[in-house]
Amino acid sequence: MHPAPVEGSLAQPVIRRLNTLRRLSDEGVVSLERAIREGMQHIGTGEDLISEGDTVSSVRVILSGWLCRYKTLEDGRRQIVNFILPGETCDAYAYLLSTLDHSIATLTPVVYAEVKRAQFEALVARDRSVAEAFWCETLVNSAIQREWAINLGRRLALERVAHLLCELHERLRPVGLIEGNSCAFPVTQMDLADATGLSVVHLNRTLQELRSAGLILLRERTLTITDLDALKSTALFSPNYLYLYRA
Amino acid sequence: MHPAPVEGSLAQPVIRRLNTLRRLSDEGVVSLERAIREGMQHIGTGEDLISEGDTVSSVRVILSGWLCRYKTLEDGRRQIVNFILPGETCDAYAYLLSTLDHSIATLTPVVYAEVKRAQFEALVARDRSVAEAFWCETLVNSAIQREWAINLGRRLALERVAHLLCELHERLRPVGLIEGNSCAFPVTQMDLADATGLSVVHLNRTLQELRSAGLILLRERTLTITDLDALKSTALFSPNYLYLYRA
DNA sequence: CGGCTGATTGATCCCGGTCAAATGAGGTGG
DNA sequence: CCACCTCATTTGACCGGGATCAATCAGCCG
Repeated sequence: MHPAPVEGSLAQPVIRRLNTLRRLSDEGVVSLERAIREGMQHIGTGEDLISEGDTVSSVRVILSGWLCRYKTLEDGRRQIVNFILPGETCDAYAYLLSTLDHSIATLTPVVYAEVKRAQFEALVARDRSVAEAFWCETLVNSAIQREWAINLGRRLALERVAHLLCELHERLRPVGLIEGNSCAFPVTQMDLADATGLSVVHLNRTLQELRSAGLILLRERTLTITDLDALKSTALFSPNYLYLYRA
Repeated sequence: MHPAPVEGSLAQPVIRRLNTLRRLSDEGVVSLERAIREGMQHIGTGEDLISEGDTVSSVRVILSGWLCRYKTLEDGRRQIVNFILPGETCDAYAYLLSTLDHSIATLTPVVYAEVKRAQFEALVARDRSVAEAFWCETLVNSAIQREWAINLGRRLALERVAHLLCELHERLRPVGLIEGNSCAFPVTQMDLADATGLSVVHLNRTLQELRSAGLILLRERTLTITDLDALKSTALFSPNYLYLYRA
């Protein structure tokens, strides 16, 4: 499931992700790889990497594993507001606001690199392409967040779930986590329900509808999209907000 | 309604807004004021300031008037994903992604300052406090976007509308647009419906419920919050995500 | 084998959508 | 000044998507 890659390749998803957003300079790649190598950390499933209100004093980039950003209401209702996938950055520049307004939890065991604020600032001061790549990461995150607002506000359950699956598929592809049209999908139906604003029961029925329409296969933590075009069109999916196809 | 302030004070909302997020240096304020004075523009009601897909080559800060960010689905469903209020910045650093993934429309006549990319980059290169203030603006925008996801995904209609009103109230206060507990509120019920993911009909009924519960008055484009505490508690509102109360 | 978590199914209910029409408030031109 | 148009708000009647409640079932682990 999660074979341990050789040390040198661990930074790959991050480099690929940032390179998709902004072409990195060679020196930038080198210093990034060093920072990642020096900051490696592990954390298990179902733990908070950061909790709402915590002070942010470092930047974390995800090398492997899945996480989610979420907030809970006083009465327990939970909304997942985004997923965080390998190669993505949790909180670039978030220290500028001192504290975090939401929590980040792991959905799987996670390997990440923690870069202390001072070290991160030195990194981005030294290489403009790295600084801009991280800013693009932040800006794209905003764009994704906006798209989620549409998803939650204006799409029906079927469209909503289809849209989420399309988005995750697209986000996993540039970091090489799609094989054929399948990918590891370590998300419970409860998580999917909290991400789409649906109840678990209705989410389950919606998945069955997607399955019986021949659009997806989903079992044993593996998602296969059997008809991507059809899935995209039932989702009213348009990938431009992910900014994955730049010159 | 919109008295023309003397020239010198027009930049005030922007300065106050940015100062709330990050203490600006005196020199920063001066150069910011000059850039604003030189880039003044006007635009009427109901127009797109920028449309989805447009190339972004400047930064716009809003001096007066209201706007909204929105996206539409192919079949016409529209979701407003955020409002933009006086003092706020439309698209700081957005040129890093080249194009915009959503549209921004005016809800009133708007006075804004357009700062060309090169000029903006010079501005933020010269003064770190200005650069960071604009980054904070961007990060807070993300935080607001996340809170909207919760609003749309997990709050009931009554809570949802109450929450939006609380948020707008809090955002208008630091720029001095709340008098007593009232403010200009130039938003149609259709706009509110599109912002809360409700139908116009149900939004109307929800407003009536808030009115008859004695929480708000809303007529002739003026909103008065008659019981702010009650409104906040029916909304399950907690303002930390707005980052308005920093040391 | 019992206990736990996650997936699934069935039955029922209700929040909020849809449809349709009426009312009201400007705005405009004759 | 009034007829007329348009756009926003409001109301009523009905419907349906998705929530809720309650079991059942399937793995997995100790």
